[in-house]
Amino acid sequence: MKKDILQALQTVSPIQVEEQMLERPANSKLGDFALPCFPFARALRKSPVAIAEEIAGSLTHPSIRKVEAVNGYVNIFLNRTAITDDLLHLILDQSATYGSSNEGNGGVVTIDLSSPNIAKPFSMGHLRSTVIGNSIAYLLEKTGYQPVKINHIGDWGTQFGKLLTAYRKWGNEEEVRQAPIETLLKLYIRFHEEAETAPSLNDEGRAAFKALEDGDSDALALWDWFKTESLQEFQRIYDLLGVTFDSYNGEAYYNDKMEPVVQELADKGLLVESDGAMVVELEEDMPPCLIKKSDGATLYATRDLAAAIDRKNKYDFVRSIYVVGNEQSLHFTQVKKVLGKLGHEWANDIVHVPFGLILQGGKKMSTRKGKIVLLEEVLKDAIELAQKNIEEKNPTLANKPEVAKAVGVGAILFSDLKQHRKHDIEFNLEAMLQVEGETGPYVQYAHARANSILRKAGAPDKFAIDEVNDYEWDIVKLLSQFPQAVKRANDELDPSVIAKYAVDLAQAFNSFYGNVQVLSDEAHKHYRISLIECVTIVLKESLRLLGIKAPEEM
RNA sequence: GUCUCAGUAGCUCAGUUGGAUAGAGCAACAGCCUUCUAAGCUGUGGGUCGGGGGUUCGAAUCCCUCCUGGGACGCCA
Repeated sequence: MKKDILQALQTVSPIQVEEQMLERPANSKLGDFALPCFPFARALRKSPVAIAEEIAGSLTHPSIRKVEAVNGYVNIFLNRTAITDDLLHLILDQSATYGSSNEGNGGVVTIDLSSPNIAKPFSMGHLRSTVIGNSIAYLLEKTGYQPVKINHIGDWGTQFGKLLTAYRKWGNEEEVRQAPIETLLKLYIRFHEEAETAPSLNDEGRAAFKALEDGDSDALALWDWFKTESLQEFQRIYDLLGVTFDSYNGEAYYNDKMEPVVQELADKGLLVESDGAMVVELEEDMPPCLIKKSDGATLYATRDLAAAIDRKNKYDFVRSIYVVGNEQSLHFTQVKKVLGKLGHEWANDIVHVPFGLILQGGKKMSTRKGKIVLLEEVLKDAIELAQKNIEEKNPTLANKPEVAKAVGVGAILFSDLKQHRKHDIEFNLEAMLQVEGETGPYVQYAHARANSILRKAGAPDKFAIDEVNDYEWDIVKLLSQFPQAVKRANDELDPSVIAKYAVDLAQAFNSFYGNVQVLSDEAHKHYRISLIECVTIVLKESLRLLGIKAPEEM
C-alpha cells in the first residue's frame, strides 16, 4: 500500500520522491504516511510549507481518505475500510505463509550455533548462541533459504589435555559416572587453581592434548567417555528448548581434515615460523593467525579453517554464518583473511554474527573460576513459576505441564531474544522470570486470549467492514508491517526485530481487547472475528520464528 | 597502548537507517473484574539522549574529539 501512495505522489509532485522519504509519523494523529517537503525547498525555490500545500491539494488516490498540509509536511490519511478488507483477506488466505518470501531462492546457509564445550556445563552464555542461531534458521527458512544447523561441539583442544591431566591426578571413575559434568567441572576448576602456583601443570596439559591428537588410545578412550556423557546432558536441555541440529560435527571431527589445509598453506608460502610456532602473517595492525603450536599441536583457528573448507565442499553454501560471542571477532576476521589468502573467494560469504556477553557483576562469567549460571536451573525455575501461575489463574486448564513448559521456556527465550544481539546482558534471574510487560508470556497471553474469543465465536462467517476504529486500525497497520519486520530481521540477522514486533502487536491487541466488546456487538462481530484470527496467525508465526510455542490456552 | 562494541527516564531497553512535542516495559502512584482469561486495560509523574565541537532547513541518529564501561589483542576456545 506504500507503493500505491508513492506512485500517486510521483504523479503530482514537482520533484522525484524516493520511497525512503515517505515516512510513518510517530504520532498516528498526524496521519498514516507523511512526506516532509524540506528537501525540495532549495531546488524549487519555494518554502516547504507552500510545496506541501501544493502537493496536498492535488494528491488523490482510491486508498487515500484525506490529505493535510501541516508545517511543511504532507500528511496522508488512508481509507481504512478498503485497506483493512484487502489485508484481512490476504492474511486469511496465506495463513502461516504470510510474510514469507523467496529471497533466498533455495540457497544453503550453514549456521554454526550453540557449540557447548563438552565436560563443561551448559551455561547461560551458550543459551544466546543457541536461541539466536535457532531463530536465525527459522528466519532464513521463511525468506527462502535452506538453513543447515551445525552444532560445532567443543570437543577438542588444549583444554582437553588439561582435563585429562586433572582426571588422572585427582579423579575417580565412580564419581564421574554418578555426576559426569559436575565432577568434570570440579576437576577443571581445580586444575586452574593449582596451576596458579604450579605452572608446570599447564605444560602437562598441553602434552596430554598433543598425545590425544597423536592418537594415544588411553587418552582417546577417556575423551570418548567424557564426550558421550556430556552429549547426553546437553540433549536434555535441547529437548527442553525445542532445538534440533542437522549436524553435531564438533571440532574433533576435523581432526583428519587439518593436515591438508596446513600443507596447502605451506605450499603457497603463507606459513611462516615465529617463535617456534607456525603462523600466517596478516595485515599491518592485525596479529598473525596461529596455525600450529611449537609442539606441533593444532589450534582453534586450524580447526575452523578446516571446518570452513569442509562445509563449503559439503554444502556449497551461499553464506556461512557463525553465531558466536563478540569476544571472538578477531578470530573470525583472521580466519576469513587466511581463507582469502588461500584464494577462496567465498571467504566473503562467511559472516560472524556476534552477540553480547552475559555479565555477572559487570564482568564476564568464567568457567575456569566456576563463575557460571546453569541454564538448566534457570529453565526449571521458570517452568515452576509458570506452573504456579497456572494453578492460581487457570486451574482447570488441560495439559498443564505442557503449557507450563511452553510458557516457562518462552519467558527465558524471549528475555534473551528481545535484546539487540550485540548488547551485553547483565544476568538477572528476576527479570528473566518476569511474566508482565514486554515478555514472552505477555505475547503468549495475548495469543491465548485471542484464541479464546475465536473458540466462543464459533465458525467464521463472511464479513463486511463499515468502519475501522482506532484500536482496530492500530492492529491492521501492525499486521501489514509483518513482512517488513521479517525482512529486516533477516537482513540484520537479528531476531530482536521480531520480538519487538510481537510485543507491539500483542500490546495493540490487548488494548483492543480491553476496550472493545466483540461477541456482544452483532453488527461488527464477523469482521472483528476475522481481524482477531489474523492476529492469532501473525502472533503465532512471530513466536514460531523465535522458537517459542504459542499455546491456545494458558 | 592498539583494535572493537557500547553509553537514551531510578532500573531494563526501543527509536522505522537524518524529520514534527525522544517512546515502551519494570518500579511508584491512582482507577478498572455480575461482560470475550486481570499473565490484562486506563491514567499520572519521571529526560543536559555520556561531554564538547562540526555538517544540515532539521541530529539520539552522520563526522571529529574527549570521558566512562565491556571485550579482544601468539602458542585457550
